[in-house]
Amino acid sequence: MNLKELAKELNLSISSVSRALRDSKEISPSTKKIVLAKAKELNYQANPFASNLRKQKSKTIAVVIPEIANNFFSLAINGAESYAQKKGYHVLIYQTHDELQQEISISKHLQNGRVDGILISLSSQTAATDHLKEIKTKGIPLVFFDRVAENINAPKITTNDYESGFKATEHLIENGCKKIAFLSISNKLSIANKRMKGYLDAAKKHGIVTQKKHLITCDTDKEANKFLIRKMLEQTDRPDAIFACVEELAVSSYLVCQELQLNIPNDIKIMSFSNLQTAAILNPSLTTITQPAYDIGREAAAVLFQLMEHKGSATHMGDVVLNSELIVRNSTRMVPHLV
Amino acid sequence: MNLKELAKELNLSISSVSRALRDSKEISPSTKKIVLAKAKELNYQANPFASNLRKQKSKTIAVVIPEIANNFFSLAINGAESYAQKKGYHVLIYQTHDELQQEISISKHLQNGRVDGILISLSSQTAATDHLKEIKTKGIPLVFFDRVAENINAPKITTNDYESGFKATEHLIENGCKKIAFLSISNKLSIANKRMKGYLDAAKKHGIVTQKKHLITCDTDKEANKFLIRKMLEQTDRPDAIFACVEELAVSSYLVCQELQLNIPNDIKIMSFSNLQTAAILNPSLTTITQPAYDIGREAAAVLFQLMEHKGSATHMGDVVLNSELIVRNSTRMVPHLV
DNA sequence: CTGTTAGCGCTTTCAG
DNA sequence: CTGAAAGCGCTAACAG
Repeated sequence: MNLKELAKELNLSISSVSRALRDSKEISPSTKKIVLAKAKELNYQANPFASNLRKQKSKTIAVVIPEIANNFFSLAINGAESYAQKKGYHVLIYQTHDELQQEISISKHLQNGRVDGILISLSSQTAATDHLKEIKTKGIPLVFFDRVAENINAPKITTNDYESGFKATEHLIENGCKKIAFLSISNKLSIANKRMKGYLDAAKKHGIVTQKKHLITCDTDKEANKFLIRKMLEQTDRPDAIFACVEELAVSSYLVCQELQLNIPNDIKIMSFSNLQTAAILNPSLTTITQPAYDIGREAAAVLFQLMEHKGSATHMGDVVLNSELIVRNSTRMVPHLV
Repeated sequence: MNLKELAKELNLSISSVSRALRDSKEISPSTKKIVLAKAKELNYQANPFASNLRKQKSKTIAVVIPEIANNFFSLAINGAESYAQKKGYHVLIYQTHDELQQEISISKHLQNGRVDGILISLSSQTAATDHLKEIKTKGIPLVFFDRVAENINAPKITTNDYESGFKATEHLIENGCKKIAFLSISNKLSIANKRMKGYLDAAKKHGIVTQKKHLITCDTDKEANKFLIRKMLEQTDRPDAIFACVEELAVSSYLVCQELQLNIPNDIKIMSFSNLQTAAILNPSLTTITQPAYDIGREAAAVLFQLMEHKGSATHMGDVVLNSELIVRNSTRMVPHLV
């Protein structure tokens, strides 16, 4: 069932039918009604590729993320998808699995007009960003969220990573911690570096000396990470707290602590950036910094749509920084307060 | 940059260039090499819509799920996306938010050829399935996973829900539970009903009388669910165990138990279908039935690709049933054993 | 208000 | 082995 057949059924020209369906004001209300009725009756659906081809628009955006099975990213996609769906847009998902090569390959494949815009959160390996510049050069609207490329002039939706890292570290210090280890996911990602900077500055402010050996840069191999964490915890002057840059590293830390029969939070405290509200609920001793993941995804989509609508105009879209929450829990109460 | 310009650069006809790029055997190796080189040099990328239009294929699949920010579904999508990406396919994501109307609307929108195949897990409201039959009628390959429509003749990828429900209930009984409540998500979904059947049969086998008031059908409103659970737990003969059909209901149960100051697992045990391995790790007293979510997604994609490849052939694709794991944890050890 | 027509960029007969 | 040409289904400029 295509326009031609539909037009024949209606004894109208193809273009009139097309216009009627697109609710053009050049068409009389009466014929519009007839056309719409017939279209519904025959269950007509426009071929999206024909119209995409003709209009050079796809009503589709891509979301490129390291991993979908991750509480932060799945919440962010939820926000972005919900927003896009409301706008009548389609959402393509691509996972890089934290591999730069995948990210590059996906970036290349998205340059052919398949999507009208791209939402991206970088892989932890990403240092060079030529593939992202290419996208910008091609004029495809691009918005970063969370794991952003600082050297690229595109909107970035992030949370207050430095401040959160600072406050979280202070929280640990105020609770008596003197030797706080920091687990990073990458020395390339700005979020990781900002969080670490916050940690370092808070330590310095409180006259605490941070030791090199308590500063670990992990990667995506969970076993390797656990090995590094275990090695650190087995030393004689082990840290009295671990501050994990991302949830997954907190989990690895928990596992190692269990293995080593360390009591949490008596022997050692664990603080983490985490969206794992469920786990936090199940284990009230878990204090977390929780990012507004859904809002980040939603906001990123909103900014992307602005960009797509104003494409060509010189308007510079501003960056957006949302606030994380430091959620302090204990067995009896839960005290959320803004960082 | 399109074929026409590329052809001009090469002093070749459009069709020859097209053929060369598609590695047709009608083209001499030498010209192929030249064409490929030039294409790479000029960074040529075929317009996907033009070729989709021409070939009536999109190299795209849709994944329709209730909610992306859900441990089970995000893992399943991971499996499906990874498989599709390896096959060079694109993945569109649609969330129904457990609303039938959304599911219907999405189903309609997917009938226009935008995708070559659909992977779907039903909303908890879905009873009537005309919208899904329509998809089948249109000849679009369709595969169900987890939340399947039993009355539709399409491949279904599920886990052994009845057996898991049975074994899990037996496990509770063997651990001394005598009044086990069951929380369902829907009386429409076959997974929920099968799990409940397993629960009922296990109770019967062990001579345990299941009370109506301990059998709650919840919905998607978390607060309403908590209200129902609280009401049940406040009664004098409260259950000594809760068997939650899905993770989210287990979380709600935990929260209510916390409010009521009930000790888990001494006052009451909680058993749940859950993929929240992290939570389980953090709280070792949590015993779960864990579905192989990644594998389900992957397998669903694999079956869908078979269907798409053999489209038109009469081959009937079989259903696949994977096994869940009953993971019993306590503070010192973790004993996984197959259900 | 409606119809005719020229493509969007690609693939694929059909001719050479 | 290569080229010319038709057309996938739609939209939009142009003509009435």
